Amino acid sequence: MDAQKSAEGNARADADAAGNVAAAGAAGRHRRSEATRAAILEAARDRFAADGYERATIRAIARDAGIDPSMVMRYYGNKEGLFAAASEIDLRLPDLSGTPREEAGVRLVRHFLDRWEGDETLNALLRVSVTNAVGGERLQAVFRDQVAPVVAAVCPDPAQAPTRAALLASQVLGMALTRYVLKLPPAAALGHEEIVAWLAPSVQRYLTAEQP
Amino acid sequence: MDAQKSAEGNARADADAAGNVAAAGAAGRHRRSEATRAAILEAARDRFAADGYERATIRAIARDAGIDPSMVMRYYGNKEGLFAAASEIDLRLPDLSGTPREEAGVRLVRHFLDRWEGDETLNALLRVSVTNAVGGERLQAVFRDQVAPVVAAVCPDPAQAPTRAALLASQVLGMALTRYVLKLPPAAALGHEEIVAWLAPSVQRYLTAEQP
DNA sequence: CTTGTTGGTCAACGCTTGTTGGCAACGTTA
DNA sequence: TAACGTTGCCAACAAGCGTTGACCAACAAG
Repeated sequence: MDAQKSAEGNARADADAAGNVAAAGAAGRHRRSEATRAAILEAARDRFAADGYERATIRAIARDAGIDPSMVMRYYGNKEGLFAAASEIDLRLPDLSGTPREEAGVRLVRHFLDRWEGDETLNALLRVSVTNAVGGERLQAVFRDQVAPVVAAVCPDPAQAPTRAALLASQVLGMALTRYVLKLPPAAALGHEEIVAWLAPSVQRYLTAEQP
Repeated sequence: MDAQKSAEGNARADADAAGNVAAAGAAGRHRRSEATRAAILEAARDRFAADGYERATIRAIARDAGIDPSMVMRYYGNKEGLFAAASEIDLRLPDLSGTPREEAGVRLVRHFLDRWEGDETLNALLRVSVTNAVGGERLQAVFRDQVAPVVAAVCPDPAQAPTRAALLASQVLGMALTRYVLKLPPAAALGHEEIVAWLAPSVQRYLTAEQP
């Protein structure tokens, strides 16, 4: 019974994340709950991003969403299911195969900055990943499935893509950590283009330089 | 009463951290508890490093140390006091003023690597800092009080030291995050000297390059 | 031998957490 | 109108948490 309920919750959440907008009108049934589901997801992302996994309680998330905690359970099964639904991410990385190889660093750093500040999901995933195994695996999957392929297109030997993607991760996640999570004052004070100017050459080297 | 007890616990812990070895023999009283205190601190560091602040429970730490949870309270006042005692850190950064400026990057990256793998305290502080405010402030203080002064000695304009130290932090903490916390396979597989070869040029530039 | 201090255990407290099941209101369908 | 699935709230559960205070054994001081 538990598994069934949980599975149903996840399945619906997955459908939402996949951009299932038509479903509301397509099926002849009442789908009035879509707004509630979205409110829960948004509140969950904010809380996970601000507090991490353990301190982001279902009660607090429900309060933010303006509904009862039991609704969260009905829609997402359990806390892990909620996090799984709230942390689905598409980095929307640009295709770099059509642009000059030397611009890869600048474009990627700028893209990561924009992405990070326009979507609480990334912060949530980063904060949670540090203390929660499921989050860690998901973040790992992001770099394996989304970042590494893009890196493979610009680096000398595609076989080195995972390693170079990890080096990219170390610098990009490190800046996200110091700036958005730890909020070191000097890191938080930097402007976008300052960060790009400092970090891009490093990233560029991690992607395209010959093995040192 | 709480404050008094807590203060006492911290005071003793501080004395320990300052390397108070002579006290055991100097004072004529029995200081049989020093071993227990040390066992608690070691267990606490391991647990904080492995689980983060919330999931590292006092009960689990006490179990690891082989004593009763209430002992932790008596010696360190409360959980925050325990963490404060367990996360005191001296990076023991080398003095770079006597060495060639171009070696700063290599020496610092190598030093951070050695330090991180030889002491669970650093991992504990990093993991905790992501979800705990006190931890975050302490990590911030480390870079302000220990890293920035060393950076000031090698960078062109000492006024830029905080910013350059933050850039250094973004790369060094980023590597620690991907390698020791998230354990991205490609990052965990790198050898010491490989990491030095990749990261040192970046760090070197953050420290000594003209503003980009 | 008594007395006081120290190192330590034990059982319990109040609180918060994730999670569950019952029940009421509403809109749809027949 | 009657039946029904959906949406939602409420009250409660068991478990785990940090924390507390009473109590006990060992040992040094008088």
